[in-house]
Amino acid sequence: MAATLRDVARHAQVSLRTVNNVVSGYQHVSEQMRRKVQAAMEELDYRPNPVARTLRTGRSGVLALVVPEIDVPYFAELAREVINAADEVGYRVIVDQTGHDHDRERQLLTGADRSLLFDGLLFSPLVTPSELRAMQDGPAVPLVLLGEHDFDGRYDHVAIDNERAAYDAVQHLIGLGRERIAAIGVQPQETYTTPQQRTAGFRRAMTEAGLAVREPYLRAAAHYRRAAGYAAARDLLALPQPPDAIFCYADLLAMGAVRAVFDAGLSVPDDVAVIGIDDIDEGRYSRPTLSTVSLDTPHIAREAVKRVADRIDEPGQPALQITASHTVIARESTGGEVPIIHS
Amino acid sequence: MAATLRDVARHAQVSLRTVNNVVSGYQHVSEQMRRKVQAAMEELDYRPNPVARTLRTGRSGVLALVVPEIDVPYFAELAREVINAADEVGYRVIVDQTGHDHDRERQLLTGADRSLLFDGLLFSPLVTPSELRAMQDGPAVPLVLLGEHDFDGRYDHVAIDNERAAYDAVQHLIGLGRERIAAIGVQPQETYTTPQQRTAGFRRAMTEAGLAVREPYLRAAAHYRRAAGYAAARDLLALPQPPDAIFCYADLLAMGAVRAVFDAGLSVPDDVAVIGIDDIDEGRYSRPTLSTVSLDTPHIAREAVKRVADRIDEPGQPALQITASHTVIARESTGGEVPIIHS
DNA sequence: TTGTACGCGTTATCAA
DNA sequence: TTGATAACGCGTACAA
Repeated sequence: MAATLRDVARHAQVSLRTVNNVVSGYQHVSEQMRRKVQAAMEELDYRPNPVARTLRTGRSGVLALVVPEIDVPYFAELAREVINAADEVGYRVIVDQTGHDHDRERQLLTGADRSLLFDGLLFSPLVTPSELRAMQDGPAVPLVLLGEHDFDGRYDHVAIDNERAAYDAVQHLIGLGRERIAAIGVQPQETYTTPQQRTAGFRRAMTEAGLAVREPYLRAAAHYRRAAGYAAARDLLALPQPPDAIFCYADLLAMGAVRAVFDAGLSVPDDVAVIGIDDIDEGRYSRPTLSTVSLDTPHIAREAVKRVADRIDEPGQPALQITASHTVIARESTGGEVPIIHS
Repeated sequence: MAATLRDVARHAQVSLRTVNNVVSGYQHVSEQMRRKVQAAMEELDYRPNPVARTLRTGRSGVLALVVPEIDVPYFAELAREVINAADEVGYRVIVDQTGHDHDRERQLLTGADRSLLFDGLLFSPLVTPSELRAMQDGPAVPLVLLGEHDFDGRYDHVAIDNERAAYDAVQHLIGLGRERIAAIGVQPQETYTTPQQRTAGFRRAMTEAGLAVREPYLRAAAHYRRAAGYAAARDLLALPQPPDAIFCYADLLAMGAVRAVFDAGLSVPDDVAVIGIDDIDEGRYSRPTLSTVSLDTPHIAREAVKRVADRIDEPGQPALQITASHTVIARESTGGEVPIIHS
């Protein structure tokens, strides 16, 4: 069915090598040859077989982006930016979803799953640091971690300063005069570093302001989706002394929390101010619009892609820790200015 | 670096064939041999090379899902379901994003882009029917269309009845007593079939109810994102006689439209009722919660995956047109019951 | 039951 | 500048 190099060579009455020279844009080919070969390729509708090429060269030109859940808006937006960034440097991206499956994550990292092929891995993990640390052989392919930060410097990563981001968010709430501040998204297990860092930032901001951190105000979330934010906020509001502000570790949690406040007959931000992290598009149109910590995801994506690409070309490089900037954006959910929505 | 079949054979002092028999789970291998080989594989940390395997067998076990924009929630939710459905039948999924690029779409369909490899294609297209129809050679790999419907039956597709879905949505608005009903998402060009079908359903519902379709009420949308919905609704509300209901061709448009109504100092649903299509999670938590037409995306995903898988195994089959069911869900944005949000 | 040899479609080496 | 040929790693027909 599909024409091969050999077919073209036969058809054009030249050697296989010559055809390949034309395909690969080799310099020293006579104009006459080139034309003859191109005519044959045209006629046979020749397309290089990427699998054979990959087998031979060991390069596929594909990066894998691995996220827990692709339908969580932040990950979807990240995927969009990664695809764009990769496109700029000549890579294609395949997106994979682990579904919070630690085994699946480990498989990808160790290369145990080689059903898919890629030259490098962009990994937004749930996997525990301890598991990553236990991977003494190192990852099977060049690896860049997204989001997670504190892996004793063994792997490349690009992330924001999570402790600082949380600190800044909480300070914004404190600046509003709020004192009973709760947090949603805390992870009691030590398996996740990002939530821990955010909790640390939360505690520091509270302590520095001389405010008490009440343990019942620290709520876990089974996952970072609206339903979990809703449930946690509902529980918070049912406390004898409900909070007057909630810091959510993800915008999606915040969206659920806002709805829960409303369903309890209260107002955001008058009764309860809410702030999240991620700056997803949804928060720019919701009622109220959502205050948040913005991450400059395009920048993160570009840095991460550049980093794997570099490492693919030069494997020996020492691990790099890239910290992306963040900005607190005050919108209606903390009584900020009504933003101008551009059409 | 990575061990090959041959390495394992040498190490275990057996033939290559025997190793392969063990790897592929062949029945007739003596227990002794198997153990010896497995020990060698363990020791050398052998992993089959999927590229070589694919080159040899012509099968990669990978399906490609192609969507215009992965960070549009409906596509992200679709991707999630497709990945899950594919997993159940032993396929992996790569997600690709065309970014509204018709050339890119054509490349994928015709196989001009063979930089990525997959056994089958799930395609949620923007490509014009005429372009698809012009593809006389047929697609390069088994293909299932998602969403688009009216392609003279040459290709498999699975979609809802778009005309009927629109009809049902508009009838719901009419049942509320609304009479000045607008639509957002109309595509004036004839390049997209889905919007056209929805417009047809809109017109039929209006006509059957004896209501006038006012042309200024039919608004285009450059893309199906919040910003476009916001802009279109803002323009509608600026008309001398603004609508009292808006039917949006996508939930995301509706989210933008709702915000525009609010920013105009009006209320949803009291002044303007709003309904969308897609039933994305966002609409279950927004204020107001969003009335919509729900699509049973998991079912669509399963059917589509099953269809490509079938066609991969048996290429000759006639094209199948699968119509998925839809349901109008009345929520707050059309004055429906306040839904119970389950935690 | 196990071993040998060839081919999948490229790219790369070595001569000519 | 071009031609012949080996190799990438695996799967399988055929033989033993």
